[in-house]
Amino acid sequence: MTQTSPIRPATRDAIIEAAFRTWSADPAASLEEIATLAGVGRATLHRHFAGREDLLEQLGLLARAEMEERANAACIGATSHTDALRRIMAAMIALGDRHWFLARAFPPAGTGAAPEERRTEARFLSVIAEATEEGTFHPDCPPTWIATSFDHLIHAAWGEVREGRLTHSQAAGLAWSTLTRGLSGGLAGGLAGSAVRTQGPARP
Amino acid sequence: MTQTSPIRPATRDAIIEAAFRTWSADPAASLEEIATLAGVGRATLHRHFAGREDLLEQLGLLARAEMEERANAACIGATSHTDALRRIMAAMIALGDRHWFLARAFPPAGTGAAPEERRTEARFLSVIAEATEEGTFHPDCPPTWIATSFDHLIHAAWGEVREGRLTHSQAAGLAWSTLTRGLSGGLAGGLAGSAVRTQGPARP
DNA sequence: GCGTCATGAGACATTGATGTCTCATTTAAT
DNA sequence: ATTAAATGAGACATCAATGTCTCATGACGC
Repeated sequence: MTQTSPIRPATRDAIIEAAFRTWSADPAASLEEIATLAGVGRATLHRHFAGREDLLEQLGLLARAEMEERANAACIGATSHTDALRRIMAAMIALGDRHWFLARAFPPAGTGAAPEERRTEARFLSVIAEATEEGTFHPDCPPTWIATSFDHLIHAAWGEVREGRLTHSQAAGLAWSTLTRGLSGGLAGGLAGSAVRTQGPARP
Repeated sequence: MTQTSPIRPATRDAIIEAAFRTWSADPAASLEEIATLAGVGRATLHRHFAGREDLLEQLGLLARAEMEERANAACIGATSHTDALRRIMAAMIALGDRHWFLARAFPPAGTGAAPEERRTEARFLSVIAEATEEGTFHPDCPPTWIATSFDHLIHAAWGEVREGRLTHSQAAGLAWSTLTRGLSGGLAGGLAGSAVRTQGPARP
């Protein structure tokens, strides 16, 4: 296990950033590649982290902690649950590499998620339920679909920012409006018991 | 390179399916794992494919070919470009593992995409442009955002089907309505030159 | 049943990635 | 300037995954 007091914080941070960046693009990248990108020797990487598994694990912990902290900070001053969700989305887009790392590079968690993760998920779903009460999402829309769309639109937005096609605020705005407008209407597709086939919404 | 006439098609197909399934879940999975899931020996896998790289390459070709074929088949009978997009989306959700494999497990394509891929992308963007003319998407919405959202909502829908939370038609309906309703309105977030902050749409 | 081909199991060789360690140099604090 | 700690480079060991091959068995078509 990594020692609790980092040897040289700047070096350790460089490794962590390089690892997030490299592994979110290519989960199979070697430690050599990460060390190179961090501007350190591979032996140094091994001094800071007990090995590949340890680095992965630390990144997982850090990603979750950082995302939680940022989400909580984003909620400060929120005027409604809906506002909170909007702020969380923007905060998560800024942490897109962490988000993507967890989705793409982190070892599959297996069937038993950690209790902490389950708690976070439950809290998130309850915020969604509250936002639905506020009128943001249609009552027929499955909360799990809202949550899943939320996550995937964060990824989409982050990708646009990373590719330089959108600024962060543009991407955040688009992701948010896609989510809220997309999920505020009634449902097509048989979920409400009728298979009404829509041609697409009329232009406003 | 793999010989052009497969030795025993059923064996080869089993390997391919197992590879799509395994690699879309864990891109680092070993050939031994894939062979086991396919119910064949690893030596057999090597007889059908020249190696890991070859299997990856073949999967990439197959995924693209299959998706192209299904997309084209889905467009038959479409009554508008919008209808074509809706049908394509449903078809791609059914091929979610292929789609996800290309996004997640396939080696990064590097800077130079294949000409065929660029052609497909251009065609897709032109269908989006036509659907915008038909009133499906707001004219201010960047086509690249439409395309990106489209892709990510396919992933989202496929995930829900795979987890057993939604049926295919439910997921397809939700993904489609999320996309079209989400992208038909005017934009918030500074893209239209004003930073109007919306609280969220009123309940219909 | 027979013959041919495909296959599984196992053995072995190779390789890239990882882990471990030493030593000279660099860095940072006093 | 001095000292202690951190580091880079390089060497070496280990190992899982991959690639290659042989042989006995199984599958399939006639």
